[in-house]
Amino acid sequence: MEILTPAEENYLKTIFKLTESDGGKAASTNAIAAVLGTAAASVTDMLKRLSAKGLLHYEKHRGASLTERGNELATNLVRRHRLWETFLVMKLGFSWDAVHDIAEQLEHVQSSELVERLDAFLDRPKFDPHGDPIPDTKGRMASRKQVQLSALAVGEKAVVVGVQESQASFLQYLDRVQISLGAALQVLEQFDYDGSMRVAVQGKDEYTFSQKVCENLYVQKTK
Amino acid sequence: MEILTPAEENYLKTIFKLTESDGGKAASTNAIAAVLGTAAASVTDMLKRLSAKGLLHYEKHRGASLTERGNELATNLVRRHRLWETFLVMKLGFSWDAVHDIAEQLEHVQSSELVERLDAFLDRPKFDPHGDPIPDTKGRMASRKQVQLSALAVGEKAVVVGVQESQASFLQYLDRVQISLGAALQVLEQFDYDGSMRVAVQGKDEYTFSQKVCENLYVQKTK
DNA sequence: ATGTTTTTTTAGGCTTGGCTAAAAATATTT
DNA sequence: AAATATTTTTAGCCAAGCCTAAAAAAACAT
Ligand SMILES: [Mn+2]
Ligand SMILES: [Mn+2]
Ligand SMILES: [Mn+2]
Ligand SMILES: [Mn+2]
Repeated sequence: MEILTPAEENYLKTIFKLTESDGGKAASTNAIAAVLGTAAASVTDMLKRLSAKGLLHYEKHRGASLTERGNELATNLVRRHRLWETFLVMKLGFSWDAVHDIAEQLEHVQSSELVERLDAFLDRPKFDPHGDPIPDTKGRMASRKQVQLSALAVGEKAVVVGVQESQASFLQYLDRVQISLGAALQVLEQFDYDGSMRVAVQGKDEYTFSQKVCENLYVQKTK
Repeated sequence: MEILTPAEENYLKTIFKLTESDGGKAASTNAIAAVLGTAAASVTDMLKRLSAKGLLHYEKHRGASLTERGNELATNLVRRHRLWETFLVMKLGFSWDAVHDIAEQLEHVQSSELVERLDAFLDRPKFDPHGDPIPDTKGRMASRKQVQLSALAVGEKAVVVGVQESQASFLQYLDRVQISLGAALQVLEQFDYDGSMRVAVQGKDEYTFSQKVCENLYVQKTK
C-alpha cells in the first residue's frame, strides 16, 4: 500500500470533493488551485505526478478525475478527517467551528490501527459534527435524503441535519442564532425578493435567514 | 511564536535527549545522525540553520547544545509526545510497545489548544506509559529518585517505575516476562561474571535478567 | 471568422531536507 | 612527533512542492 505525502493526500481530497459536488465531471486546474490556495502552475505539476502514480486521470487542458485507487485513498482520508473532528468535539469538548483546521493536520497521521481504534473509541459514529457522513473502512457511507432549507415551502417542518460549508464564520453564526444539528424548524414565510425566509426554531426565537444561509443548511422534512 | 517544521522539531528533541542523558555536554554531529538515521552531512546543514534561528549553540567541530528558547521548544515537544502516548494507551487501548511511532507523528500537530484539552481529558497525567515524566505547560516535570535495577544489591526490594529505552523489542520482552510499571521485585542473586541478576517478581515467576535488561529498567527502592 | 479574454501549461527558480564523495579538522596510536 | 584513524565539514547533487512570468490553448464575443 503506497504511502502518500500530506500534499498528495490533500490534492486527492480536493479533487474528490470537487468532482462529487459537481456530479462526476473533471475538476479544473483553477478550481483545485482555489481550494488549496496555491498557484495554478503548482496544480498542473502535481496533477502530472499523481497521474503518473495512477491515482487520477489527467489530460492536458481537461482537468482531473480520480481513478478507482485514487478514490479509495481520498475516501479514506475523508474518513480520517471526520473521525478526528468527531473526536475533537465529542471527547475534547471543542466547538464545531474550531475543529476543521486541527483535523486537517490529524488526518495525515499514518496508522490504520489508530484509525480503527479511534473509530471504536467513538462508538463507530455515522456522522461528523457538521452532519457529514463518515465513510467506513470499505468506503461506504450513510446517505440521507436531505434538502436545502431553501427548498422548503411555507408551513413545512424540518430538522437540521447538516451544513453545506463548514467555515468557522458560518458555524459561529449558527451558534449565535442557536441552531445546531437536530434543531426543529418550521418555515413561516418566504420572500421571493431576496430569497430570505422567516423561520420558527422550536424552543427558540423566530429568525429571518438570508438566502445564503438557507442554501447552506441541510434539513430533513418532518410532519 | 515561531512555527517549526517537523524536521526541525525532531532535531531539537534529539539534541535535548542527548545533552540531557550526557549531563549537559554538547551533542556531537555523529550522535545526532545516529539517532535520526540521517547522514552526518545533513546534520551539519541543519545545525547551521537552527543556530541561525537562535535555537541552539553551534560551533564547528564542537557539537550543539540548545539555547533557552530551543530548550523550551524541545521540552514542549516531549510534552506532546508523552501526552499522545498516554492517550493511545489509556484511551485507545494500545499496548505500550506500539505507541511510540504513532506519537512521533501526532507530536507534530500544531495546536496548543489541542494539547491543553488532551492533557485535561487525560486528567493531567504526570508520567507516560513508559514511566517518563510529562512536562507541564511551563516545562516543569516531576522527577523521581529512580535507580537502575542493576544498581541494587542482593536482597533489596524495589518497584519498577520506568524504562530507559523504550524500543518495541525491549517492551515486548518485558511483557513476555510479565513485567510492567508497578511490578514489585526482589533481587535474589547477582552474578559478577556477566552482570546478570536473578530476580523474584511478586506474584509471578523468578527470572534471570541480563545486564542489559537490568540497566534499562528503572526502579524505586522499597522496604 | 477573427479578436479578446480566460484558463492552463511551460520555463525557470527557490527552499527544505535529504544524499554521496572528497576535503579538512580533530583524536588516537605508535 | 608522526602517522593513522575518526569525525566533521564542504561541495555538489536531487526530489518535493511551492512560486512568478511568459507562452499556448481553449472559450467566449463580436
Ligand atoms: Mn472539516
Ligand atoms: Mn466536518
Ligand atoms: Mn516514545
Ligand atoms: Mn514514552
